[in-house]
Amino acid sequence: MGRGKIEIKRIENVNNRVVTFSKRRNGLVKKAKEITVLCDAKVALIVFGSNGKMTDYCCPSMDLGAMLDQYQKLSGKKLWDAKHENLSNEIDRIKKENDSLQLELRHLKGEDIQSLNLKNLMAVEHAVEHGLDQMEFLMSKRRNVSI
Amino acid sequence: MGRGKIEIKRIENVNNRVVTFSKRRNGLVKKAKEITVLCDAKVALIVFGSNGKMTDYCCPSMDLGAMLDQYQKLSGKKLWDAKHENLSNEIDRIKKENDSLQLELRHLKGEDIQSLNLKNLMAVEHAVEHGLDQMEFLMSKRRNVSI
DNA sequence: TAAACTATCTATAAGTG
DNA sequence: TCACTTATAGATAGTTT
Repeated sequence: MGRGKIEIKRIENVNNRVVTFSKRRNGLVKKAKEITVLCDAKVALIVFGSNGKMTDYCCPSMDLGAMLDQYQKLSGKKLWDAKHENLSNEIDRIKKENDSLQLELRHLKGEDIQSLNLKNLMAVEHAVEHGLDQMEFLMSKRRNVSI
Repeated sequence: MGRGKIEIKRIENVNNRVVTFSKRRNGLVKKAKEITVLCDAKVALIVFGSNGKMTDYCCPSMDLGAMLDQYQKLSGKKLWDAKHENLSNEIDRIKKENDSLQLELRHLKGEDIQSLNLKNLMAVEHAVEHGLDQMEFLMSKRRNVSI
């Protein structure tokens, strides 16, 4: 679209490439805005130039986050859902660990022990008795020091 | 660009709007591809028509996820980072709860009790003694049943 | 309903200051 | 390097099949 036809392949001359990028990027954003208005479309556009600079456009009727949520739903592709899933799984894992710690704690305090069989009950009892010994020992040691 | 000039405002005739959408969407994607090749640019484009259908284009050199990571870095806008932060915070919270449960558990077992002051030590001892009573009671009850 | 056509408009490649 | 110009390629609005 200009004084001469060009092939669609990388423009080797850096200057031309940068100039063309700037022009075409503006054109692209303009087109994106136009289709948004003309056709009631939702458009999100992100462009990075080889200089690293970014340009973006998002239709006013929907923010980029919402667009991407929709994108994930319609395309089935995961963007952040995968990352979220990992974190959620970790939360589940820790919560379970937490629950089992809480239960063990209750057992040591003599709560909810009806569900324990004899073997487990004796193990808990043993742990507690051992703990008690440690406490008695520590307290007697402290008494001796303070005398 | 056509038989007549048009104003850039919503096309009221549904049929024209849909046809124009289809044409311009194709044009937009074509332009996106062209600038990608010509200028070494990275482009991501998502378009939703009013019919709900989606079209997307992403340059071959970078996937959409990477583009969006970069977008977040350069723009400072949060897309999923905010959600991640919430989940991460919850993980931290649960982990701390977990740690304190673990510590309490060790205390009840007579471990790490040097750090306890007398008051806390006695509280732990009391809890354990009470627990032990419960266990003894349960075991004697079970013995009576089995006789 | 949709695909092709084509006259016209728009974008832009190359040129200029 | 920039902004501006201009000739031309490309996009597309309205029409036809």
